[in-house]
Amino acid sequence: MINKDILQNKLKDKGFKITDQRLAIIDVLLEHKNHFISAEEIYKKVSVNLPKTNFSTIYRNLEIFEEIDIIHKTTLSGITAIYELICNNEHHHHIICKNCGKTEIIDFCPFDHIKSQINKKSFVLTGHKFELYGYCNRCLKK
Amino acid sequence: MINKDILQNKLKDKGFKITDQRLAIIDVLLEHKNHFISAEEIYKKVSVNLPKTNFSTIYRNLEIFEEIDIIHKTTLSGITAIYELICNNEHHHHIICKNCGKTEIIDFCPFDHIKSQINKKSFVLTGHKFELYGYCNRCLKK
DNA sequence: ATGCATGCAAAGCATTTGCAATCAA
DNA sequence: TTGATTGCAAATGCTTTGCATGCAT
Repeated sequence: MINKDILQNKLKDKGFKITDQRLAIIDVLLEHKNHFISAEEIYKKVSVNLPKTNFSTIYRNLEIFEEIDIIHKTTLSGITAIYELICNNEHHHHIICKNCGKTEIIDFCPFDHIKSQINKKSFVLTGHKFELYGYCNRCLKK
Repeated sequence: MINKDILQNKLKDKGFKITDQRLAIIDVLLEHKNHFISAEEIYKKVSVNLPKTNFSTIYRNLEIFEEIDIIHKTTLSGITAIYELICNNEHHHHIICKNCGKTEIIDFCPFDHIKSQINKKSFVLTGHKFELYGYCNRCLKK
């Protein structure tokens, strides 16, 4: 089960320093486990305890966190990039409401089904994205 | 088989006017069937024959084309949005090289496999994205 | 003590918007 | 003719960068 110590060690192991800002960002990510969160939301939450924190610090660290596989970044049309903690053994994909952004988790992974077919092709695979778009019940009622 | 007339009619049917710029964009999209292309690439290609064309015209029309299902827009981290013509009966997904952007088509669609499972959930599905990331042989050799 | 990390301010870049002129129907 | 479409220029908004200061190790 993922926790603060594991993530902190991941940083140390890769030679990054442990700073208040990084710990605060990790806290926010842990709070939002299994949910997408934008850089701005992280910025606001971190700012509650560390008011001087700058947006560039958030972005710089999110970039590092992505590099060392702490988080996964997703970009969608017309929406700010969103991030989520990578939880080992908790691999999953999403259904995303195009109107309100509500997400549900789907544990089916198409990658398992396709892996063998792809290996014939001249690509080394490092990642994949499977996202379903639509509207949730609440948005349909409006 | 998709062609210029079909797309032109699609515009007319939805009440949009046929302009030189729109036809030029359609030409470019047809030339790039089954390949992603960015707004800038479209802009440059359209500008060859219509030098006065403005970037905003490209963006405005790509937005319209997306609305009426002529193209599909894809957004990836750190890369400009990319577009491709929607070819009926030629539904497919991609493998994308994270280094050079080279794409290969995969005709496997995970959606077919998952559809029945999702309907239980409180979502109306309107679209999906399945993308594999990795490196192509040429980029690995470097 | 050393150099990585941060805050700050400014820049960058893709994309969007307001408005007047132009053009398709 | 008339409203949709375009070109132009300026604005927007997210994200990145340079640089001096501060802090973890």
